[in-house]
Amino acid sequence: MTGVVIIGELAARFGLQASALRYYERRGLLTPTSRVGGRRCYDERAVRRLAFIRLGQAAGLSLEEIALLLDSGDSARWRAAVSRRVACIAAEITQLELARSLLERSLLCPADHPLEECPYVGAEVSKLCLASENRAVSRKSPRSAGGSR
Amino acid sequence: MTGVVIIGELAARFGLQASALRYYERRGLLTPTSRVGGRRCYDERAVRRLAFIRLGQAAGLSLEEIALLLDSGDSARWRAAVSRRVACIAAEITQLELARSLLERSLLCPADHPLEECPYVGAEVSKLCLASENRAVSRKSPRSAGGSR
DNA sequence: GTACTCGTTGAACCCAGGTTCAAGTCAAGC
DNA sequence: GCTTGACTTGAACCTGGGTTCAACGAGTAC
Repeated sequence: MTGVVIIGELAARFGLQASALRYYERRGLLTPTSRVGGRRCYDERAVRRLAFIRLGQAAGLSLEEIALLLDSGDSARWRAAVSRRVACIAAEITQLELARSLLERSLLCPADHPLEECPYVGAEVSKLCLASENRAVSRKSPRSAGGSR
Repeated sequence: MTGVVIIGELAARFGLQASALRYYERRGLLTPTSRVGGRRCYDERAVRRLAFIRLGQAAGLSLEEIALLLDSGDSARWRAAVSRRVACIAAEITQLELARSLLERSLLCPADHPLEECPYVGAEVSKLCLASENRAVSRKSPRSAGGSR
């Protein structure tokens, strides 16, 4: 059996520094099971808890949200947090795919200077500028969004 | 014609605070075209530059990398940065999809406590724990990774 | 018994991308 | 001439997720 483990070893197992585990403890996520001569000892349950924390981090949850999943008896609360994150992930993926296509096109363009010479990037920049002008116009006269020119 | 624009207006157009533009200036990304009575004025070229900065940020580039794209005559250098980012985006998307499936499954599970009661989450946690034990073992005896038990 | 490694603590520091603050300046409207 | 609102500056502060530091303690190897 694996038994009980000390801070440096547990940290190393998960590719962390011991200081990170102390930080989790400060944040209330991972309390040592016991102390031996003042040193933190962690049992198997604590190891699983840490694995769960790492899983949550990999899923993009904040330590605060992970704490909610770990300790809140309030299922509705963590479910809300997780649902938010799922929605957020969908948006992030869309955004990343857009970003990737922009970056790949700028790589394909033989120009030295993407802003001034790449037509695709230039077009996207122009789009953004136009949108910004509309914001400027509607800021000055909230009704009747007729453009200048 | 849109003409020249002052800091607060330019910031508002792009949904930023004026302080953000001053920050970009400190970082060498966006210098005002001129000053009138000490105040920063930006012309159309500067506006396009800002639009490009926002585009770069949306693509997940750091301000430092964006500066490279804006001003480096060294095409190889910015291409390297952009390629790194493209590779990174692919990895991020994969990771996000994994995360999404984990989170969705934990939502489907009727349990109050994901770590202890959701079988799918429990299985992932066990996987991670096993992997961590192997790291622990190979740390103690670099050769011959025979597990305990 | 002492050298060495790993642990302990609280406090301070790191990064990016800004924001906030205090004190002062400038132009317009009344 | 005075108020008002948007601007100017440098310096300090913020968030999240930790790391680093100094000074000290505990257990083991020789």
